[in-house]
Amino acid sequence: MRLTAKGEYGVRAMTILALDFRTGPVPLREIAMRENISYQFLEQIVLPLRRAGLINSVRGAKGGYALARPPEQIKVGEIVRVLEGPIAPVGCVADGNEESCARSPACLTRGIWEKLRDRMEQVLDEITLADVICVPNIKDE
Amino acid sequence: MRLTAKGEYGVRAMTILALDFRTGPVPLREIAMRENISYQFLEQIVLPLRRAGLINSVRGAKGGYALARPPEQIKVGEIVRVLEGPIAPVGCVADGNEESCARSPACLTRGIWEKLRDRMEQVLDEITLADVICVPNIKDE
DNA sequence: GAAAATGCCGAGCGAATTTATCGGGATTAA
DNA sequence: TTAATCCCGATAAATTCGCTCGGCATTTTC
Repeated sequence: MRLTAKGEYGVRAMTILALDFRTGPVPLREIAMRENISYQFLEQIVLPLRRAGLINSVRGAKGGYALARPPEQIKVGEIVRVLEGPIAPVGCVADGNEESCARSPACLTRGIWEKLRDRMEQVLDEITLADVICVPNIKDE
Repeated sequence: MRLTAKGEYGVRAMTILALDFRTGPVPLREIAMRENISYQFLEQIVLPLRRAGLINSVRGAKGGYALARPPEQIKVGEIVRVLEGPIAPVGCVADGNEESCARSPACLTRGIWEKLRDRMEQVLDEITLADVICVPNIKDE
């Protein structure tokens, strides 16, 4: 039930971009330094985020990356979905449910995973990058 | 953010044992057939469940496995923890937090993962095997 | 116009993890 | 005694993960 490093690093990188949202594009090298992440690995993470329209890039010297929308309008769930695929504890209840199993009509356990999936999505979609950089202690409930 | 097959199969196997709770021990071969799971793989799954005290075994002919406690007293969360380790989206907020990172005091993202972890545990610990076999349509909220 | 700083991107790769399979032993009912 | 079952360590195949490499494209700076 773990995120991969890709998802974790991605959220951390996006948090940096949220912090520096007003100060122009941030070069990847700098994010890698500040978050202690391999630069080349970070390249791979940032690519799908850009393609998904969550960030914009500026090429050339003085270039870098910046959030495509203000931090209040980017949910953590969006970032995670781009980097990890649909949020779901088992494949058969994933969003684009290609692999819906033949068992599903009679499957007693399906309900568990649907419920868990819904709660996971709920949490990740109610937290925006603004929440992450703003209120460090959002205590549960 | 997926369970491994081990966790998924384990919950399914335990569901079978819950259904047959009153009819004596169920042999592994039968569970494997009914759930279409590799018998030898299932052996590996059932071993830790027994060691954790969730099920009991009866050896020899007419033997098999049975829940160690009635279905109402076994939470899905317990099964998942035995087979998948602590329920947590990232290692640094896992229960036995060996790998607490040096970043943690200043870590802006930690709150996200703690909140997500708590919700995940909440869901899985509020569903018992009795719920799973009894009310097929527990609709969320 | 050259050089430096950046982003863009496909390919590959070693290690770990996952998902089994194998081969045998121990125990018990029929 | 035989068949059914659990017990269990070892290993193998497949997949995923977490990078690394190498090179090209674009833009600013000197």
